[in-house]
Amino acid sequence: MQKPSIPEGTRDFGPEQVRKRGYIFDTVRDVFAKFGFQPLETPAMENLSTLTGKYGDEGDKLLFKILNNGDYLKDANQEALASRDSVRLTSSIAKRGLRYDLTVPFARYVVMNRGTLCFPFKRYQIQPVWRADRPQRGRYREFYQCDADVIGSDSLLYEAELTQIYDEAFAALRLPVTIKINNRKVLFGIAEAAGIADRFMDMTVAIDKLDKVGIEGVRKELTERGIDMAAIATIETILAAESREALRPIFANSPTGLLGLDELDRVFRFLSKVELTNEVVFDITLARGLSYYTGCIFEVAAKNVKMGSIGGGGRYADLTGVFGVPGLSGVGVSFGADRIYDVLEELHLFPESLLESVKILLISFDEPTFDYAFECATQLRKAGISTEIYPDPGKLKKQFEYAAKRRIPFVALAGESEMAAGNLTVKNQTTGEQQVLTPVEIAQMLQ
RNA sequence: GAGGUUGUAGCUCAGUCGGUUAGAGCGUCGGUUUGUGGUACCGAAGGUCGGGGGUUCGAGACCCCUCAUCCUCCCCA
Repeated sequence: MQKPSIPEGTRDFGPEQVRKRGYIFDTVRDVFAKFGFQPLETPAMENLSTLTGKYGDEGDKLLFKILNNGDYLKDANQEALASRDSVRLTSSIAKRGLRYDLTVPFARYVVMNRGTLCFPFKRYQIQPVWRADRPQRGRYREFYQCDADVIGSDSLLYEAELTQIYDEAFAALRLPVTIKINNRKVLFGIAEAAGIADRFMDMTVAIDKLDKVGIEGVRKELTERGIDMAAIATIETILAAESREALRPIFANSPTGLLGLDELDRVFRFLSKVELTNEVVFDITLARGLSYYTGCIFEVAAKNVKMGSIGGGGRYADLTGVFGVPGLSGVGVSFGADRIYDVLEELHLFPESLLESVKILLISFDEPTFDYAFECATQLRKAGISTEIYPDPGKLKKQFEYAAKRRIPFVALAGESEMAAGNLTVKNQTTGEQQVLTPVEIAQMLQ
């Protein structure tokens, strides 16, 4: 006998967890649908060529590859095999891999179906993704993403809509959050103002860590990345800017930076017209790692909880370009369902009703009343009431304990007298109150 | 990929300086006499001490290897 186990970084979801996760997915899905996004599902596995090179060198390492079937060594790159070059060998023994995110498969889908799709195309997708990362708190090797993207329009209307989606979804989950917005063009403006436009990526990676390592840490990071003192001083001044207006003079010689500010102003103008439940702020330190973002970027942080971001997204000017279709601009957001779960759990924000599985348990005493209970259960179920019968008549203690453990709110006793009269004794497990009713009356009461 | 942590009953964990038959709480099962649960009392089952090797008269404890786990960094949701 072997001890069973599941792979590192994966999880089973028990009944209660599935219900709670479903609550998150349903809530998010409803909001997506309300804004006109359409559902899409893509395969768990993609051709490796679709995935590689889209997430940087680090990303390629984190891809799960699927070994070819059959005699895969026969077709292996013999040279790479002989020289033990794993990286080069991979492509010859694995032609498929597990999806790493939902955005790249979406781009692939759009390219393959560009002839039949109606643009702008708004889709949402709720599916698991896999990453061969080292698991740790809030990070798993299999986790779900809930993405909404619109492709084929560069209207800033969508940035505003996606912000509203975040706001509405978290409001529906009753989870207070801060929605942070920035623009990559503004970040580029900083680089230009500091005279280090060529070091844009290094700069953003460093700035992104501000809330985590503080201004000292950012200074250290920038220094380590070889950025000179004068540039660092300029960057620090800009990061301390009070408002977008204050940035305009600083960006006087950066058309890109000014354009970024214009875009943000437009988005906030849209948002000023709607009532928002959550705080939406411009955060110049927000950078986000993914290199393909080109315009507005978003990130959501839960208030009152120590947890990484629970959502993020942004605009990418040309996502389908790598698949041969340039010029399609897209913008999207993602909800980190697993982290949202942990936060809701920590703050006790899941509705009580999710714990309730079955409405009523039927209890009997002997074979004849067991049969009677079976008939009653059928009637209750016909009326749409979720009903269970305890499988062994007799011992009431056991049967009541079962109801308590399963958190079944009502118990109905099918005894000899009840059977004779065609009714049941119903007990409310919370109040202890009992009454004698017919199955039809019970169904009405529980409806 | 780098560094660290922890593996003892179904779960959470004790286990002294290496010393006899391996401990608790919770949970599970049975009972406290026959139509009423969450409480109380009584009792029972349940362990190859992650696995392998070594040191020793003797190893759950010490050493080596290995597997798993969780955490930190990198990166990310």
